[in-house]
Amino acid sequence: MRCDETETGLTQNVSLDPLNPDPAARDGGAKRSVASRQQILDVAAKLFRARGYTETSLRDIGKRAGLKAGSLYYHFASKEELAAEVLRIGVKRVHRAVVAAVDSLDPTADAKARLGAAMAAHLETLLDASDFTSAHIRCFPHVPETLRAQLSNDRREYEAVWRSLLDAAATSGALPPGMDQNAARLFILGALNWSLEWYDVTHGRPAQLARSLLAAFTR
Amino acid sequence: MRCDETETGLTQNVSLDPLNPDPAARDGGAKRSVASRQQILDVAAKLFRARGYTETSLRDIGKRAGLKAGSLYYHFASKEELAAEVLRIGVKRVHRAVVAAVDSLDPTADAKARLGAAMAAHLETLLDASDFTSAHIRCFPHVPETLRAQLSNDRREYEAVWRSLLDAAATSGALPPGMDQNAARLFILGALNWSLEWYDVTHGRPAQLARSLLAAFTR
DNA sequence: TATTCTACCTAACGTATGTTAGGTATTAGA
DNA sequence: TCTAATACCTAACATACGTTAGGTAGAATA
Repeated sequence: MRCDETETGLTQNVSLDPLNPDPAARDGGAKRSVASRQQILDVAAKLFRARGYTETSLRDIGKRAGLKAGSLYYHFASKEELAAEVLRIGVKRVHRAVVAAVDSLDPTADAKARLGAAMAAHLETLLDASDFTSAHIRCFPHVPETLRAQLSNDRREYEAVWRSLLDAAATSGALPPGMDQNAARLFILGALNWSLEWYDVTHGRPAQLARSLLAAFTR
Repeated sequence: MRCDETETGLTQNVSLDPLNPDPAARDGGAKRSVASRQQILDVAAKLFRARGYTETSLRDIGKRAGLKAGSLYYHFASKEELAAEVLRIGVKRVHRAVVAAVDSLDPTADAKARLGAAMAAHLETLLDASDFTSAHIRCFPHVPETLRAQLSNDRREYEAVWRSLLDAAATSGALPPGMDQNAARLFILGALNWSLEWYDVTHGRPAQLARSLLAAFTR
């Protein structure tokens, strides 16, 4: 199982145009502004996760990042492009976490174990590890359509991981009777993603919840 | 299983104050404005469902309802109160649909059958029957906190239905091994509610999808 | 017929938003 | 040391929003 792409895209995406005004894309990211840019991304992810896309203003983000709203335009061309970066990082991160979790299993692990590892990694990333991933899950439906279109490739690639996992589970007869892999995938990811609406520490650790969900969708 | 309350609250909520300027609450709703008010609610539910709360302006709602934005204030005190009515209707409607579906079963029906009927009714209401319910599900996390507090009672009452269904399922040993009823309830409703993000007619009818989910969560 | 009420409309207010133009202190390089 | 680029800031612009004050045609009432 593979997930080669880097999160920021800097290494494979060095500017082909020497006049490109994007400071972070010019010299591999050695400039001071990279820290500021990262701070902006972190703050934006946190606020997008907590409040939503439309409910978060650039002034909010700027204030928490120690900048004025207008200064954000030194690092990003628009609110939409800032959100694009946040949401893109979010899907890359959960993608890589899930692939890593599955790949770290014993090579003899069966389809059920692999599915369980994927569930746990997705939930862990969503709830604990990454504001970027939770921001993606929460904000995607509310973001401008042009941005959604931009993200569709990354989302499809992540979706392919789940298609493969559920294909294997179906082939090995591990899914509940009468449940096709499409429905299983949509319901599993729905059950996991919706946890953003209710999860708190009283519900136990994500890994434990994932085990419980695995019990439902495999036999 | 009971669900006594009416959707609009008009019958139990006749104005106690004769000076109350709300035209619909004065004489049981026989005025012409009731149709207009209902039209506003219908349009608002549709737009809240399709775009979200913050992304829907009063001018949008007014335009589609054949009114100017300011005229909405003849019927509702604020955008928040309009949303309150829409979301309140939404939860009442799915509550009643689920209770009706469960009650319409043969009295000898077991816990699994009752749970399946509830799933089907919830999904059918969410996806097909009511823009109010889907508006509630989509908008609740983005609505002002005061409004969320207002709705918490209705939501708890609906939640109680599911608690009862899952308590019966757990008692009869129908849940997957190692899955407590709390997790089951949260995951089931999550899987169902998230379908708003992906459902279209190519996925078959809601009742069929509900059967498939029931297969996962019961044995 | 005169009056009052209903169900709107017009027009504006204040605020918040994303965004931009132009300026500036600090740093890096020649 | 002079120059130029960096990483911001200030101030404003245009637009959109929820909301309100005041007006008005038509229906209902007396």
